Amino acid sequence: MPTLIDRSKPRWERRKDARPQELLAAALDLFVERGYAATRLDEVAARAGVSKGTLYLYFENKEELFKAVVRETMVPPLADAEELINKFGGHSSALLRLCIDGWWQRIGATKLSGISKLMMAESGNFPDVARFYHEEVVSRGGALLSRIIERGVALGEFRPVDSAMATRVIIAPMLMLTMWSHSLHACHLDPIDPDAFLDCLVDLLTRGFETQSGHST
Amino acid sequence: MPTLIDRSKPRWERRKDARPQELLAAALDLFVERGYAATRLDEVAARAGVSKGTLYLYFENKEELFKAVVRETMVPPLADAEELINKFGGHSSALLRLCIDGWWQRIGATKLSGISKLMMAESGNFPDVARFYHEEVVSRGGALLSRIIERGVALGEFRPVDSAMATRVIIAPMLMLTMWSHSLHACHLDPIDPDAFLDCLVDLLTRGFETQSGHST
DNA sequence: TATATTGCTGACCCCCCGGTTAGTAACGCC
DNA sequence: GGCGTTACTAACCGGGGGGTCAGCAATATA
Repeated sequence: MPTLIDRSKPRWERRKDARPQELLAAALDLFVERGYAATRLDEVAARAGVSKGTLYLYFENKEELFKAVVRETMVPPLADAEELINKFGGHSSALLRLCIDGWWQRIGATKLSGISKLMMAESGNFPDVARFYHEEVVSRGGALLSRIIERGVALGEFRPVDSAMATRVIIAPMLMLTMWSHSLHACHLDPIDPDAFLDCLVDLLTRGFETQSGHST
Repeated sequence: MPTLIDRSKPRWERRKDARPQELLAAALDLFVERGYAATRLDEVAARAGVSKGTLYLYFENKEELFKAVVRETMVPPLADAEELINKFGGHSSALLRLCIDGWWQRIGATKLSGISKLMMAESGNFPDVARFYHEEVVSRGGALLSRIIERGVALGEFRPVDSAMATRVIIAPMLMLTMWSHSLHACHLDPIDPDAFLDCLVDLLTRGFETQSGHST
């Protein structure tokens, strides 16, 4: 049977403005699935329905593609949280819960959490990418939490704690939760219930920070 | 300046029985430093002072080399812990502390913790290796902890808890600690004090498990 | 010193993948 | 329909790395 060519539709289309988003979406999927080093640009392009050459029309190289993914997906939630902190009027405990819940809904519970895992796993092998991620995400996220703690202390809602240390204490379980779902789950261990885990965490933090408690560090 | 060849010593030596250990040591270092995929067998051989061809005289391929590293380093501590549990006569809290401290001294505080990190990071890309590691390390380690919990419950020293769940609760912070030291530390965040962290963890667990406590899960 | 054995080397194969480019085909415009 | 512009493709390049092997040189033996 000879191959019949369907000439009713062009073999490909020119869609200059749609390509970047489609490529970024494909790249996010594959980076999360495979990690940074193991992601093949051929495959990213194929999943976006174009050839590898086209990918290079829109992104300089692999590193810039990854940076674009991070800027497009991880940074906006951080910006929103920063704005929230500036405008928020209530108790700092409520603000903390709002931010942690927001992180869970927009990052932790989505494929975006795979980016955190990827960075923890591969930052050592790609120092440039690591530096970018640290500046764009880690330090901003840390600063964000520190500001909440300091706000609480300043308003007399939190005990006076070392905000840098407290920030680490908050972040560790959140990261653990993402590692758990991405790696251990893949290891055939059924995961803990994330919602219960987060509830427990927030309760713990609230009690630990609130002024009336006499508990020390 | 012409290269002078020192004929007083042979260019290389035949050391059939020393090679495997030296290769395993070099492989462990590089797997921990770079991860599984990024470790080059050329480099492993070079660090062991031989050529790549020699490596293949002693190990079938990269995967078998990695398995040998795991068998040589991670499995013996597990076996020792299993023996300890069988012979131990005291309170289950003491046994738990003994095992966690032993893990910290023999794995957590050493480069071996890098193997855990490596598996969490790359198990998704190497299912065969992941299966091996799960059988040889994860499930054995889990069973070990479960046995301690169940022993405590059976002797009336621990409240009756779901040992599978409790096992996960114990392992999570331990893994987090290794991830923290291997990745976040590399990200230029100064690490928490691991000893303080572990003390805190063990205290928490002891109080949480002990019979007299009225606290629920 | 002569010979046999074998641990070891280094050059080689081949595929993979990031990145490049000459050329082609889709589309806007007339 | 014809023409120019340009988004897109397919073939290509070069380096890297897992794995192989013919041959060499270090030792054992005599």
